[in-house]
Amino acid sequence: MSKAINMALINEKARIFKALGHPTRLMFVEKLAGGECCVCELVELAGVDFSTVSKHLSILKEAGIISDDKRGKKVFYRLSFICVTGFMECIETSLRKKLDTDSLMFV
Amino acid sequence: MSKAINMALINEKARIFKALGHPTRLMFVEKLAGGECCVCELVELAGVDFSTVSKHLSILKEAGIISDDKRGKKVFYRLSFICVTGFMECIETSLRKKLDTDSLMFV
DNA sequence: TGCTCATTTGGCAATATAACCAATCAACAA
DNA sequence: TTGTTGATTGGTTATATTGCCAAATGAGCA
Repeated sequence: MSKAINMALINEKARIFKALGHPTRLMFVEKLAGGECCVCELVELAGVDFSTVSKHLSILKEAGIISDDKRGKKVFYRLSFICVTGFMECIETSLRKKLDTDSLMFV
Repeated sequence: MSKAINMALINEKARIFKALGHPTRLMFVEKLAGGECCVCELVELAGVDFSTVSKHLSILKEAGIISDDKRGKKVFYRLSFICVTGFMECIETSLRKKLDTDSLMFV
């Protein structure tokens, strides 16, 4: 493997980060880390339009972070990218350390 | 700790992901993971304008991912967010698995 | 002081993203 | 078949991002 930069790989990785780089989508990922749920639940969680939720989900799916499964009239999504969980914990720990004087503490 | 969603925390996390969600910035982070370097080196690496590089760096800095250090006429940046490295390795592993039939292999 | 070099900032145009509404689709029920 | 529910797609508008150029800044040197 040469030292040359693999742009295809970089782009793919950036796409994953970009997909996670929106509060609503990140919220979905954290919710799905606790188990699959249907689109309707996520709509309620996010408090935005059905169409908006659907578009966010397709971005996460395109990036390979979640996968879907249609059962009956409902579509269920689940987390399919394990890496996220560990990273999220690490971020959370450093953020809490850094921000515990802020308004973050009355959660 | 209640189950209520901590939006401030979510937003902050999303900002980190968003900052990493651009090929050029991700390239910088990977480069800086191997040790600090000056803006001029990153300009050469990215092949874009000095001003563009500077703006990308300030986004990473705002997100708390990198920090800077002016020495003489040059400004040096270094990775200040350790979480990234482990996550990147995890992503890389799963991406390589998934994409090894693609054009990624003649790196 | 005045001059460079390395970097940042401001401004602009092109492009991308996000959210809404309306229309469509797919599965099931009546 | 027709209607209903859950979800996706298309279209539009507002906003954000990206990257360039030009101008400004700031540290060190003559």
